[in-house]
Amino acid sequence: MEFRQLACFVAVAEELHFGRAADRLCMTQPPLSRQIQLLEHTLGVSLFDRNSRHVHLTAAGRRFLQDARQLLAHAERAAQMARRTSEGEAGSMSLGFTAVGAYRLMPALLVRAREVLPDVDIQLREMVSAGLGDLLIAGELDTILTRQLPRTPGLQHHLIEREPLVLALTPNSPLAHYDAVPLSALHRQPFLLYGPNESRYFYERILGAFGLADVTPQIVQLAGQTHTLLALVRAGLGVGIVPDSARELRLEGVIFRPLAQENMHADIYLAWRSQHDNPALTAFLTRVANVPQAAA
Amino acid sequence: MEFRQLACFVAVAEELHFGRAADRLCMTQPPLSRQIQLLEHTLGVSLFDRNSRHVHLTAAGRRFLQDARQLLAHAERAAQMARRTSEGEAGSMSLGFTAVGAYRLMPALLVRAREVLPDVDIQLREMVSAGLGDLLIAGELDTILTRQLPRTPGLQHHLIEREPLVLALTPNSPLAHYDAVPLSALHRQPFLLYGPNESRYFYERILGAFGLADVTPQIVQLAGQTHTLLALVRAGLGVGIVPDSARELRLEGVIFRPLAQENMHADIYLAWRSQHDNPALTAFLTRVANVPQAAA
DNA sequence: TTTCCTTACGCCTATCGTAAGCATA
DNA sequence: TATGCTTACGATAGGCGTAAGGAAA
Repeated sequence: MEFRQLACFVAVAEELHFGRAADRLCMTQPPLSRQIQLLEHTLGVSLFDRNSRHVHLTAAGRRFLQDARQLLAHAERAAQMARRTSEGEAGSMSLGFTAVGAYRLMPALLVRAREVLPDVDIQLREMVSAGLGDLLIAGELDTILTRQLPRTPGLQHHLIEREPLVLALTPNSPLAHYDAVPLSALHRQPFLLYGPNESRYFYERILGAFGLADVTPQIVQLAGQTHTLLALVRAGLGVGIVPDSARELRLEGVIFRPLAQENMHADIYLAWRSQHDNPALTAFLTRVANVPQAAA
Repeated sequence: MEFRQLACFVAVAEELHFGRAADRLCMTQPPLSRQIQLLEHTLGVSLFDRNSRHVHLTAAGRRFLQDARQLLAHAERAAQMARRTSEGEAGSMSLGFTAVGAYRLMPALLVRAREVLPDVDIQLREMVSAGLGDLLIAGELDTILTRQLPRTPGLQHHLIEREPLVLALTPNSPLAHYDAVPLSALHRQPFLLYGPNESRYFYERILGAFGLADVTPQIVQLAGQTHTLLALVRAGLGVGIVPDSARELRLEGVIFRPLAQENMHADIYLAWRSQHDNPALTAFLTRVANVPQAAA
């Protein structure tokens, strides 16, 4: 069975006239008759009752007409879908992110992807920072949103958001009177810090800033994740430095103040394998994440 | 795009090795490579990333593999369905019947058809006797269950059921004492008869029998359909002669007695056009209705 | 006699297989 | 150096078009 024969069959079935069908197919009647005969032979079935005066479909022909049309349409769709997939217009990709990235950045990317690449299916996967890098390197994720870039060759990254670090505190804290809090105001104050295992980036970033400023807060507790840390702030154990997106948690009893210090910010990167082979990812990088030169 | 190319593509995609795929397809590597290239060219897309060492699918190739498999499977199913349709194993047919035929015969036929021809869809249509014949002749019904054969050339029929005629009466009727009621017992008795328009067959059949037996009942009312007639019997207006299948109506307050008369029966025929072109009908006639020689 | 599907026949394109080319580990 | 995909080339098979055949109104 050949697609050509299906097209011939559909034309004859619609015209119910070999001559007109041949015209439509831009060929002469004899080879058209022959194609129909060949198709009937391979099927082992008569598709038309015909003589030199009348042509009409048999029951098998009526049934096969439906399938022939579907097959031709499906073939056309399949070809188009292959083309669109190769251009990244359709397909699927996976995006890993951490809890923090989830609040503002990931939803924004997703909304934009839906708009720009509606036929690209994005599988989301949330997990802790360390796991993200491993899955990316192993090829189980196409791209990740992370603060902590894996130190592995073969990865590319793009700074996608730089958000300020802010001080989280309770409304009745004396520090609440500052418009912008200087780090020095935290010297020997009860302070809540991210843990070095679960959130190494913030741990190092914040301790580094204190070191440069020669300020030593009184670290009363380590917390793995932002929502844990804010809960402890609200409980009155101390203040903490968190990324601005922590506001999205909308935790009552916790307020935020900018830091007076310059360069107090947290970065979020989009990272992917240089040698990925997913056109949907390329399209996502260039057209959704606005990465320049996101070639594989 | 050709089915051959789809088969080649699926083989290579499954083996990820041109040599083994060629073996599976019973051909040599070079023409297989060429077919894949042709397919890629018509699609305008690379389906494999390959060099002399490794072969693996591109994103477009993975996507197209699904479609290729579906297309091949659909083509196979379509061919098989065409064959089965031509043999009457699959397809559809329409069956017309009257209210009377509905109680016992039609359900029995339908149950048997489900068993013997599960993939034949039977469209049921219930209407009055006269309309059935017209629709059959017009080709809008494939076959009908009828007592009254249309007197039209080009139809074939088969006696499918011969049911006895029985007397319908109330339990307190004096005639209830008979095991089998002789027609003579109905002489000058109040009698309910089918109407000549709606039920000509019974009208003529019953009056004919009375004529032969030289019995003249007192006809108190004409009734078009069996359930109407039985309702009048229950109301005490008289007795009536109905086909045995009227028992299926299970009307309380009405009982039935056989008639002593020989040859008191009503026939039901299956009728169809001699020159129909529906293999499903042929299969139904021969394998469900047990019609001998039911050729078109 | 006309219409129109089918058969017959020659030409041409396309596929296959064999043989050689060439890149990679 | 061996494996394995690709290119080159000649033989064959299949499709198309022209021309003739044949059945139905």
